[in-house]
Amino acid sequence: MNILLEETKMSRCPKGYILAINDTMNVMNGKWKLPIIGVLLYGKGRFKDLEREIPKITPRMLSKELKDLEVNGIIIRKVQPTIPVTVEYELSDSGKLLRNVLDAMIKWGSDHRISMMGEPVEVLKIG
Amino acid sequence: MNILLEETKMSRCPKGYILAINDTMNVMNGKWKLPIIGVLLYGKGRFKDLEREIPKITPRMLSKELKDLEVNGIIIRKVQPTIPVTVEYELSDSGKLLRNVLDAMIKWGSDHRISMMGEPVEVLKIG
DNA sequence: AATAGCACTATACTTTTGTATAGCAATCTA
DNA sequence: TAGATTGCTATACAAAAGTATAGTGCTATT
Repeated sequence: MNILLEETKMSRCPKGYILAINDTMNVMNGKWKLPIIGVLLYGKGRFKDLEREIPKITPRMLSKELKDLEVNGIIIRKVQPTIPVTVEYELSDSGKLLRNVLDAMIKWGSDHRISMMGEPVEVLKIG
Repeated sequence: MNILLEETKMSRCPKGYILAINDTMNVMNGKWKLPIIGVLLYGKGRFKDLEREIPKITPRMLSKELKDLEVNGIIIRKVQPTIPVTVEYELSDSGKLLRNVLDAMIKWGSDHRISMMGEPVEVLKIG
């Protein structure tokens, strides 16, 4: 699902912006990427940890999405030379900065909810 | 493609946050929503305008996505009593505020691109 | 009268994305 | 020695998302 923003004739909009938005969207899209990033925002975790913390994800999807996130520089895969080997996944610096995007989404989503329902959503803070 | 963040056991993360992120993601997801919002950020437009400004979109998809965006309070559909009737689409106040989310994405996407430079570029599948 | 623009809708189809289920090789625990 | 745990991969399938192509009812222009 690649976004074709770059093909719209928004000549007034810098191309780099469209590129950047597409990059960001692609990093977060799919059903499982945000749950994975969300868990890793609270600290590194192993394959089975993630499998346990993300209900209903299958190993196939977890494996696939982790690979994707790694290739895109969002997470780092560290094989520990324990016996047996253990594999730790953690967010890269870029990955951690995704929190800024999530914060903007939290803000917009909450405001939008208020503007649609007149009902304020609980306002608490992440760690 | 509903995001199952709410089902992860991130007890430390306020439920309202997850709700808000899901709302935001759902508003932007799909191949054509951002192109449509992007065009409308530059001013209101009619059906055929959008069709022309967003290359390759089919009337079916445009119609479907416009309905979706309207239902979700992102755009407003105004039927003008001209002869024949003309239909204008424009962003709601909430819709306009999506720019804040896009700005965060532009920032992150640009920074990420910079931080990835020098790495083997099988990186992002776009661009 | 023919043609064209507008704002869509209908039907059938293909592609992409996600699920279900099973299994592997290595190691540790009882 | 049997069973469990870890970190995955393989195959087949279903569901969701998007595409292709055509057509509708209206009006305005030539």
